[in-house]
Amino acid sequence: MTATPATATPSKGAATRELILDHAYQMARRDGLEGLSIGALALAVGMSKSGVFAHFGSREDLQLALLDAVSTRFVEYIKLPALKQPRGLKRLRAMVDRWAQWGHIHQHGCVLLSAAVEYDGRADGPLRERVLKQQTDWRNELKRAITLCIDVGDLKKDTDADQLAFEIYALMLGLHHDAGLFGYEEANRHTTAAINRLLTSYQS
Amino acid sequence: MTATPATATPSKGAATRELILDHAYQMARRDGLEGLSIGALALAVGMSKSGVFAHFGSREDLQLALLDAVSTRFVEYIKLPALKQPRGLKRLRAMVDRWAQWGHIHQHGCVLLSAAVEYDGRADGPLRERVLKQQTDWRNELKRAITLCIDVGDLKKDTDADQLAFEIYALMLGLHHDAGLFGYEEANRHTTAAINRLLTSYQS
DNA sequence: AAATAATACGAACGGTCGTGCTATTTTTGA
DNA sequence: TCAAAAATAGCACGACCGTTCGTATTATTT
Repeated sequence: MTATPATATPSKGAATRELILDHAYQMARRDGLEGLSIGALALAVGMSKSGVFAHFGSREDLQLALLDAVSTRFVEYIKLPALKQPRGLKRLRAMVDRWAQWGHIHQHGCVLLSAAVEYDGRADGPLRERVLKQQTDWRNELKRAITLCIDVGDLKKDTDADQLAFEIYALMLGLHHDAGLFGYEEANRHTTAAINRLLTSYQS
Repeated sequence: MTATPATATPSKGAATRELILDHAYQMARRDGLEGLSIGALALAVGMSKSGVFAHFGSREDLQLALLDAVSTRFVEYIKLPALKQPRGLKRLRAMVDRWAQWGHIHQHGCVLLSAAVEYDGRADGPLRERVLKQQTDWRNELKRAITLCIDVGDLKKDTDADQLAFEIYALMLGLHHDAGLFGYEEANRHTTAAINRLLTSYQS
């Protein structure tokens, strides 16, 4: 789940740690980070509760590790293909397209969005802080892609990157919401239409 | 929490039931519907666990009751003022304005949105069904207000009510998301700007 | 092959969970 | 005022929670 140096042979421990995180990801998609329990996770992985526990030291550290692992995957899933596109609108659209796919491929909810909702109103703590950082970082990625569009001349000079990033993000939230409740097909149609209208309106 | 006939004196039981639901609402705002526990709730209300339990018969029924109570409040909070506006754009804007306030007044998360995320990827069950119904109903309310705009002539004849309803809803999700993580002020600025641009673009 | 470290297990702890039961208290209607 | 009814408390249960600890097993290094 996390990226490991390809040079060194991953130790046994690191391998099972990834295995555990893989199963944890499956579970957290359905029950959220707060619904993740070590006992159920151990059962799914096929090892003892204490064995799983020993890999992380605490439930909270397990949740943080999972959060990081998913975030890394998420960013790579979207950024790598996007970077192959020329900077500007093409790249931004690639990002949005992959982003829209992410929730679909990893059907039944995105852990990162669930986490954002789970901790957005919570008291300060390591988990909320981590979520906040991830969301901030990702928003900045989005803004950077938008700024490039402006620099390249694909979007109007007076485009408000913050505002556009917010709107794109909101549409992704809408996609996730509707896909989870009403079905992906219609949700994706609406989202695509909205994105098109949005980008066109900012086009130079 | 729920509306009670003002004529009949509410029985003691009904009164404490509301009291319980009030406290349950406060708790669910922070921990979600799945984080709601009868023990903690009883402690907050100041009565015994079994005393609280007896009012609902099961945890699930408590969750359903809370869901209904919040939904009723939500719809009333928004619809009643909106209905005082003339049908058309004024009414639609009133709805959106109040909607944006809802998450702010009831700071730290909206139970209905949390529930939507909690159950959008879950297996079928009474809770998911209830959430689905509520979300469907509310979306229809929104569509109806949009359709009235078209009929009255405030919006273009070829306006896609489904599409516009989706986009407005998405912006409200964005508002909730950003307000919870980054602060209400900026989130509301972005939302208002987006709504204005959106409605203007559909205006006839 | 021996020594050492890493890894996993099993049992147990104190708590909390939701949920039944049975009393006891409180409210209600005649 | 008194009995019926409703509401609440008390207690116990089995299950699961995260966590700790000692021990056995397996990898890795010397």
